[in-house]
Amino acid sequence: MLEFAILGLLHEAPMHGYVLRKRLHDTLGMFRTFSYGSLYPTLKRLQRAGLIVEEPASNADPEPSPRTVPAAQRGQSRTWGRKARRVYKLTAEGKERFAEMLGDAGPQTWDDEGFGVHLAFFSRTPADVRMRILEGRRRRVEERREGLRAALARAEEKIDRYTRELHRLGLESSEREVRWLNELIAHEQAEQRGQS
Amino acid sequence: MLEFAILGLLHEAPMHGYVLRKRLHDTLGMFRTFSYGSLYPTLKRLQRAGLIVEEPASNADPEPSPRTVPAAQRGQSRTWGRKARRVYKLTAEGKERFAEMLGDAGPQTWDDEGFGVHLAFFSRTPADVRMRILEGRRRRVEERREGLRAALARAEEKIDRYTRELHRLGLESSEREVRWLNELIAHEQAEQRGQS
DNA sequence: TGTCGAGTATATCGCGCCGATACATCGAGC
DNA sequence: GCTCGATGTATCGGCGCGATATACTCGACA
Repeated sequence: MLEFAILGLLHEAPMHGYVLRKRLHDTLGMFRTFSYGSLYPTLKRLQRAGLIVEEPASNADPEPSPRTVPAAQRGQSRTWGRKARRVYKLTAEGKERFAEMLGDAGPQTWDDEGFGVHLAFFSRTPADVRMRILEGRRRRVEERREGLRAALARAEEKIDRYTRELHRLGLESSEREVRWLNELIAHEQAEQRGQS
Repeated sequence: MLEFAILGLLHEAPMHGYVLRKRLHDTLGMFRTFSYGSLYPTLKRLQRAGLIVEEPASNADPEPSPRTVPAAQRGQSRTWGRKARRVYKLTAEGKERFAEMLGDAGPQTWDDEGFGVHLAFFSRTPADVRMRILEGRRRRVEERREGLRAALARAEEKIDRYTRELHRLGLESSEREVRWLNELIAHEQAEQRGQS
């Protein structure tokens, strides 16, 4: 999942870990937040796999405060102030890999961890795959909803008050999400009719 | 988290992994589901730590289909049909440990993974701790809500349609959870006033 | 009669991700 | 002059997951 997100974001522009994490944070809308403890190791893994490469220095960085560039004190480690940034960019293999992943509509794209991430890259996802993901997610949430309905129905009196409250919140939120999904699906269908 | 849940459930009665997982599944109301891949290793860990012990055989199991008990074909492995069950029960240390954990109200009790589990054992949680957890959770969800509000407010036009939808769903669900938490908190306060 | 699938039951492996922690620098406010 | 918060990268231990293997029972359907 993190791999997918990183590849997707690097598609826009080369970035270093810190910014990547920021962008992750606000595009994913708190549906999922990745920590540095996974980000940096993953970046290394992707580099080893040849999906991304570290950009060579690139002085003339307009980003940081435009003064005080104490001139690199070490060979190629581009530390112009702060600690050495590692800016990564996609390779051809990386782009290819992301394209492959965009075509996937398996179970991992429906569940809580994966769905939000995939939705964040939906405008680059093929329309038919979008549909399959949306429908898979709906099926999943409907199952959850039915499970909770059943739990609330049976032994209405018996269960612990707090557990019942938990179930209630879960049920409401499943119902809400199903409605939300239905709207999205309807919109997709309308768009497809419009384009055919 | 799994450790906490296991200890809590074993408080009711000795159980083996399979049942434990079932109980986990429906008391947690799909807020969190643990897989066997974590359950069995955790059980072993808890056993090594001396928090639980394996119950010795206990023939006269009334549970399984009451016929065809082919008489143990191996020393002490109680396989009376199905595969050998391992029934675990709490030790004194295990009970103590669970009591300690019930007193905790740290960050892990507020976040998505932990909150549901702790709520499931709320009736055994001291009232003041309950309050601190509920308030911590509220603070957490409010932050999330504000973050999403801000994201939706700025650049209303600029952001990707799907990302915006994601934010909208997240915002709605945070708002609803805050309301839900407020009700729970109000109820707690009323109860405390009633008992003082 | 046969077998086939679903439910019961335990176990292991690799690996993704997290929280804690460490280290290092810069700019702003006090 | 000092500390605090943001910027920035990195590692470690450990939790939990999905996939997979193994093995037995029972009812269904052919």
